[in-house]
Amino acid sequence: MSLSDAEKRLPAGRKAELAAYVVEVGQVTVAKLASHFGVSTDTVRRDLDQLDSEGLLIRTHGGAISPAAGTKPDTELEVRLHVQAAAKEAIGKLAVGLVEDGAVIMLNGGTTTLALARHLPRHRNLTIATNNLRIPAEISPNVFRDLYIFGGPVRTVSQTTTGPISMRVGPDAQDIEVRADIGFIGVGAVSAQGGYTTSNLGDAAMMAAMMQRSTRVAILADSSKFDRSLFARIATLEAADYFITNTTPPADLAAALGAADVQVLVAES
Amino acid sequence: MSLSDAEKRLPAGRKAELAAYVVEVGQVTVAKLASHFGVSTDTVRRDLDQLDSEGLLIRTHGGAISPAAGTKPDTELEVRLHVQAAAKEAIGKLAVGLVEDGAVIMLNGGTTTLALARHLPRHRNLTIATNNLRIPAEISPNVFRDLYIFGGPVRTVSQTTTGPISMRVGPDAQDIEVRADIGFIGVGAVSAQGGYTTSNLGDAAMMAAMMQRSTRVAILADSSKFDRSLFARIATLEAADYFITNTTPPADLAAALGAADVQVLVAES
DNA sequence: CTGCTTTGTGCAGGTATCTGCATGTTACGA
DNA sequence: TCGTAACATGCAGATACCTGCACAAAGCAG
Repeated sequence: MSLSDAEKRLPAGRKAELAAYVVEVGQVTVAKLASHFGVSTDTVRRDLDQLDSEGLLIRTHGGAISPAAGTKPDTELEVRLHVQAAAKEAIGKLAVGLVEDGAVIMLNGGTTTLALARHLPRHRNLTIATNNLRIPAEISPNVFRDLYIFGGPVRTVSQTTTGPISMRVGPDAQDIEVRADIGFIGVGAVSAQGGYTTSNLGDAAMMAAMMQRSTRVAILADSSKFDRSLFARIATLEAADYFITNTTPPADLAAALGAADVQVLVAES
Repeated sequence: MSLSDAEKRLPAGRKAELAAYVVEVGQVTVAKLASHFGVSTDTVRRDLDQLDSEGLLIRTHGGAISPAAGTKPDTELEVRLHVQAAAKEAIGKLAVGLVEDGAVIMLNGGTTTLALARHLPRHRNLTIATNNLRIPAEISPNVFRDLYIFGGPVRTVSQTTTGPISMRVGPDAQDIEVRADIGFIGVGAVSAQGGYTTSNLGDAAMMAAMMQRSTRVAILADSSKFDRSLFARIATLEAADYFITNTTPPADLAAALGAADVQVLVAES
């Protein structure tokens, strides 16, 4: 499988392929790379040193390993759990006050709604429906009577599904429309003109469907989401009943929310 | 399941895998690690000392334990991940050999199939469908082209859904029947008379549906599942094409599997 | 076109690391 | 208390590494 010796390769091109090869197989020896690319072990060593300094791989004795090797699946989601963590905690704590025992609630994906789910342990007999794949692992079984996941294609980075909102209860049952008493929607951005937006079209469709099927809608957004607009519009400001955040919104946004008859709840940090 | 002697391994790569292995199984002996990785006990000791100084595991007399031991409020699932962990690892490793790049695979819930998913990093362009809510968090995004979760009611203890097997791709789309090249089914028990059984009716229905929709079916069962019968029958022995386990089944079961034209694959421990 | 510089490559030497074995010491269990 | 197993240390062979140097090819100035 070694490359044709007649075919002359540029050093830079070889290095790029070399890096890709390492990432592909995870770990590889210098000798293997040397025979594979038809160069001496010394050249491979120098290439690896350079690629290591560029962070494209990790140099080790005997060869190199992929930078992803060994690192736990510390997903992008895990990282996002830690940004604005205090704000999300406060928002979640305030939001659970809207939930009564026995209620039916919908939660979309995202770290803010995950924080909300963690604040539910005092509740009982809830019926919960969500597209957030992390919630079943985080929530206590004592809290709910039933927990439903909306199936469909998975977005890995957010650990959510993007499928339609419907449920079938048996192998041959037909679709059943579902409704909730209250829907909690963590959005990507909020602005007076743009309304509620997020960066992914599938997520936006899921959120909009949840909002349509909820008697009351609470938007969750920390202060970093203010006065920004992202790719996909979920709904205009009027679609929500509550707007839960951690700091008082800027004047223009607050005025627009007030005009849209949205009740703004500010969580004290 | 000693590693292939032909495959040269890097010290750093071995150490990374070693640390992952310790975390996986919770506790392990030096001798076990030595035979598992095909190096001397001295080398294992040195690796463990180094990993201990890096805080990746805790060195003990005779072996090492996971640093996470005792720190987590172990869910029932987390506990089950550690029982027969080595056996499940071996089974998973053997099972992935049946999967080709680009294949469509179905995985049911359970810790054995989760172990299988962890052994997939070398594969590419897979299409994966599962009711196991843990898989999206555990699997590398590089492995698959598409990943689907079957929606429905959640069983908290197993972190699975029990919904029907179908997919809808748009808000108003109709159900789409899905099929897989191969289905991997981790069962609760196997016996010559009872066939494949499990303890939960919903799970059994899900498994049976997956088996019907898979061109080939592989049953995964460690030795603790032999010659037992549980509440709900999934299928008779004939329904499977492969039976993957960690020890040779007892004579009566082996005979029954042979008579049912099931190929038995035993993973070396 | 010629000559120079720069870059890449391979080779040779000495040095460092990895690994397994041997030896003596320590810790655990009966 | 004793015996076994695990540990620590030292050593030697093998492998991989680093440094310096020589040579070839490409690029550039004149």
